[in-house]
Amino acid sequence: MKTELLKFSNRIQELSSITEEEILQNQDFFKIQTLKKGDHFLREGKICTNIAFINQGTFRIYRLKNGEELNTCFCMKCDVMSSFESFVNQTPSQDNIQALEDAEFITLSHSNFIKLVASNPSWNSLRITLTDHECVRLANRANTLSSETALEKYQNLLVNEPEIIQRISNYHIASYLGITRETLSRIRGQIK
Amino acid sequence: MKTELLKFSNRIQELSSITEEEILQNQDFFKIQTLKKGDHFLREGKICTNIAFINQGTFRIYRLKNGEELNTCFCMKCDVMSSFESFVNQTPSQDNIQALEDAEFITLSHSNFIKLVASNPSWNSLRITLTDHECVRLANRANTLSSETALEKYQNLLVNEPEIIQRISNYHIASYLGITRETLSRIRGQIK
DNA sequence: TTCATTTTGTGACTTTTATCAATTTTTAAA
DNA sequence: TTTAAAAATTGATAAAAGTCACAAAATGAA
Repeated sequence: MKTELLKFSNRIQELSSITEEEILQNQDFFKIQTLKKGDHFLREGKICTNIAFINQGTFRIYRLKNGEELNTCFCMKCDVMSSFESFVNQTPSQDNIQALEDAEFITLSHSNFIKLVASNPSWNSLRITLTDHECVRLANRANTLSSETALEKYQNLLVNEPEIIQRISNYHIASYLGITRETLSRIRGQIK
Repeated sequence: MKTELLKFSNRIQELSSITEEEILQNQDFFKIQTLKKGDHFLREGKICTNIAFINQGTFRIYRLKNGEELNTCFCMKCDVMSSFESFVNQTPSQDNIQALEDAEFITLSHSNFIKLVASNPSWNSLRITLTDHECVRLANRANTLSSETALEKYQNLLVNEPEIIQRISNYHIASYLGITRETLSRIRGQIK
């Protein structure tokens, strides 16, 4: 348990001024969890009661539209993962979150998260930093989706999120880019 | 000055537990400003040093891509407006912000904003609420842009942001939806 | 009101991307 | 290693949206 906690505390320390000691002091708040490839961390309609700090593995966040799965985000090693709106407001989520590889992560419940944020300025500032990052990520995503061609979107992904290209199948990348798998395949052929 | 401050304090009170007294106590932090239609609140390359609380008027936030103006957001009466990333990180902005009508708004500088957030839990919670709202707005925008047809995007705008349809010209709405003006015009014809 | 500017609308045509239907390649489980 | 399932590729065709050119309508300043 301690090694896993310390692993994730490295990441926390990059994002905030929270110390290893502060994490170990609140050890009971954190749970280490694992999921097998294909398992779900969250299903739509459920409230996202936990936020996860990923030690190992990748996830996709997707929602259904007309029976089709649309990927909206990929989360991997070192990312902090939740269904944002559902976690923050504790309302039912429209997101599904599924492990694409066997995964290990630390969870923190919403109520314990609130306690830490309220009692500890470092956790308050982490809470703010995480949300700021999410805003910037989403603004970039919206700009990409609103104005770029399929080719541009893929080329930008290559430059800006190469880990996604490396670890995620094109099958899942296509819907993340808002294009079909066939179009993505043709674009990839055209690039080489 | 006082009436304008109280006008904007109504909105602040909807979003947070900040009281009228707290605002009047920090009166020196706030400035009332006006802009004429067509004037810019922010130009790209500049740091967004102020956040604005809009009492009157509408604005568009846009960026240039290949010489073309792309609208990313419209702000109106009661909205809290900034170039998010630039304001938060005090880095040069890619956004331009222009008044589409004569406007009146209250500004708060970044340094004073930081002071208020650090010294007052209500301002801290307002800061968090504003950012949470921005995340939700951007997530919706990204989902719309990634998966909807031009018709669906316009119909959703009608339902979800009717104030935009009412107050903003189709000229500016088109690029906000990531479609051409001609396509928007044809869609509108087809709906009636 | 008049006149110039901006915005909206329309038609003809082009380009991009989606769709449908195979087929091949890759992956992973038995 | 074999084999079934999943993912990627390819071609033919259709649909959606973009582009270009111009006309009509609306707006706003003189």
